[in-house]
Order: sequence, then C-alpha cells, then structure tokens
Amino acid sequence: MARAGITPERLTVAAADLADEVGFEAISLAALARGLGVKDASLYSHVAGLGDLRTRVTVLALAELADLLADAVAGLAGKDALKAFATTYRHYALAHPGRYTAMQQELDPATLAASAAPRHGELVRAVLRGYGLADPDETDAARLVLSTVYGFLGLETSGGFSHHPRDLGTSFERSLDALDHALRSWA
Amino acid sequence: MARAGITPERLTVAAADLADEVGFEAISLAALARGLGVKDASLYSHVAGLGDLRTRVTVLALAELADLLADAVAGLAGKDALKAFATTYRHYALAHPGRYTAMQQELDPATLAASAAPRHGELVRAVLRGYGLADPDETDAARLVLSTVYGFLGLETSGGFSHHPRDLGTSFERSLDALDHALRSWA
DNA sequence: CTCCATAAACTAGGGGTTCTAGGTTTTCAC
DNA sequence: GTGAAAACCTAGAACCCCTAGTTTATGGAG
Repeated sequence: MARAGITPERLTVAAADLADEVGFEAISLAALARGLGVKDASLYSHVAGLGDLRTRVTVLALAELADLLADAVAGLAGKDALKAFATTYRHYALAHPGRYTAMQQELDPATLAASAAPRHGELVRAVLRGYGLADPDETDAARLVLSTVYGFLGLETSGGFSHHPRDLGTSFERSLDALDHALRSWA
Repeated sequence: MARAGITPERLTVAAADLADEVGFEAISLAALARGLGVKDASLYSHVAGLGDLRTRVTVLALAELADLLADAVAGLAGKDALKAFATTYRHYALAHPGRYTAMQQELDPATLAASAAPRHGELVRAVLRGYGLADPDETDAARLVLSTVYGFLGLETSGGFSHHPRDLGTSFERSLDALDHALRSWA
C-alpha cells in the first residue's frame, strides 16, 4: 500500500485545521485518520496518542501567534506597539478559533517552558518597555495587559458579550485606550 | 432494587464536584453512575445526555458565582466594589477549578440568556455605577473589567503565569489598582 | 389494604473512540 | 540485491455514549 507521507508536523497542522473547523474539543485521531486515508492505529507511528497530538497543536498555535506578534510589534513603541500587539492577537483568535482554544489548554511545566509561551511574555514586556516601568511593576503590568487581551477574546469567542448590541471592535479599542492610559500613569 | 434518590439537581451538583476534582473535560456519565451506585443508562431518566449535563454544570456555576458576587458587592461603591467583585471572582475560580472551566463553555443563545450570565454583566455595571460613566462608555468599561478578571484567572489557572516568581495575588491587586485608575479617568 | 400508573432503575446491545500487540509491506542505505 | 528501519495494516480489548425494551419500586386512588 502506498505511503501517505505523514509526518508529525503535517499531522499537527491537519489537526489544527480540523480544530479550526469543528472545534478543538472535537478533534479525534479517528477523524484525522479518515481524512488522511489511513487507519487510526497507523497514526501512532508519528504521534504518541491523542494527548500528545493535542499538546502539539497548542504548541504550534503558541509559536504561530508569537511569530505574528513579533512581526507586528517590531519597530513600534508605546501605544502603537500595544495596539499592534492586541489587534494581531485578536485577528488570530477570530481567524483560528480552534487554535485559539487550543492555547487555553493546560501544559505540563516542561513543555510549557519549551514552548513559545515565554516569548509571549517577553513580547508584552517589549511592548511595555516604552512605558518605562521598573521591574516588579513591569511584571504586574505585563500580566494586566495579557489578561485583558486574553480575557476579552475568550469572552468574545465564547459568546459572553453577545447579549449587547455594542460593536465589539470598538469596545476593544476603548479598552486598549484605557489600558494605555493606565500604563502611562502607573504609579 | 432500592432507588438512589437521584434528581437532576443532585446529579448536576455531583457532576460539578467531580469536575472540581478531575477537571471539567474529564467528567463522564459512566464515572458519575459508578459513584452513585447505578448503571449509566439509568441517568438518562434525569438528564438528556452528557451534553445536557455539561450545560447544567455551567449554568449552575454561573448562578453560584452570581449569588456570591451580588452578596460581595452589596452596599459597596467605586474601588471597594471593584475589589470585592474581583476577589470574589478569583476565590471562586481558585476554589472551584472545574466549575470555573465549565463557565468557559459556549452555550447556545437561548440558555445563555436564561442563565445567570446576564446578571454578571449587570453586576459589573452596578460596580461601575460609582464611576459615573455614560452609556456607551459604561458598556466598554464593563467589558474591560470583565475581560481583565476573567482573563487573569484563565491564565492563572492554566499556568500561563507560572514561569515568573512574582506573587500572583499582588499582581492581581496591582492590576485592579490600575483598572480603578483607568475607570476614574476614562475620558 | 389493594391496585395501578408512573417514574426509576435494570439488561442488552450498537456504534464510536483510544490504544496495544503483532504482522506485513515499503523504502532506503549499503 | 539485501537487510533493517519505518510506515502501514489487522485484530482486538477497554472505554464511552446512547437507545430500546423490561422490570421494579413508589405513592396515590379507590
């Protein structure tokens, strides 16, 4: 029988694409194998199991988003950097709902440390560099910024804001304005 | 055979408790039936299926938290109300991780509207009443506050902040201070 | 107190999933 | 070519959800 040319990387991308279509919780090795014209047991040559594949998807999503964020923020500072960071984050979350919910998956500390998650933190710190905060304050501010962006998109994608007609994009903009104001006068 | 005295409510509470122990994603009708000394098929007399049970757990969690928030905020205004709201939210999330992740479940619009989720929004609005914001601004500010609290706890519980030694409780406090400052000078 | 209707439990089984164990075939390096 | 490793297969165990039909306990009506 002809080989399907499966690699762990291609399998992970296929899983991520499937997650964007049907939801991260709904991905299964069986469905993936069907899509690739292969028996499900064959996938164990490339991946240690469903759990392994799921963590690979979240690691992939973290890395993809970190790359996009780094590009978006490069050369910017202050409010411009903050807005570029946040809108890039938002576009990714809305365009890739499965990958985004994958990013909310808990990872064990080792793979978390080896993933692009620390880069996210560093990027937020780079954005905050323009606001001139000393070290414990910078950590607190970075957590505030990441929490707000992450939380807004979590609520937006899960429908938590849907009961009010106010446009979500402008609410997001106003929240960033308020965040910028809070950062400039942190003390 | 003796009856087990199961009701939809007791079953939902048992599922929520199980979720707090093993994680919301890991709850199963089979495990629940074993715990109650009953065959899994018997649970279909009380609940329409696993999906139904899961939405019942999120509705329960939303209602529990809304009650706690209402008590905590009663009689307070301004920064005191904001801190009471946020710390109550945080205590609930940390004490009941399964229930909290249940709250991140997407609900269909009808059950969402019938749940306590709108009450959460109203409670945030009540907190903001002390800041004197006009209507489109109040909506934006409410979304900002809810996003920040919700996002911080999502990141905290999923380990997203664990790579830095800074105490999370004080980071949370500082974020609330910054939020209060942003609300007072909303512009 | 008996009887009956209803609700709560049961048994049996289909279909789905993950994952393991072991066998076969393809591919590639030598 | 040949041998070895990797990719794929079949077969099957162990779960899980859910349906269908059956039995049993409960509580109210007569």
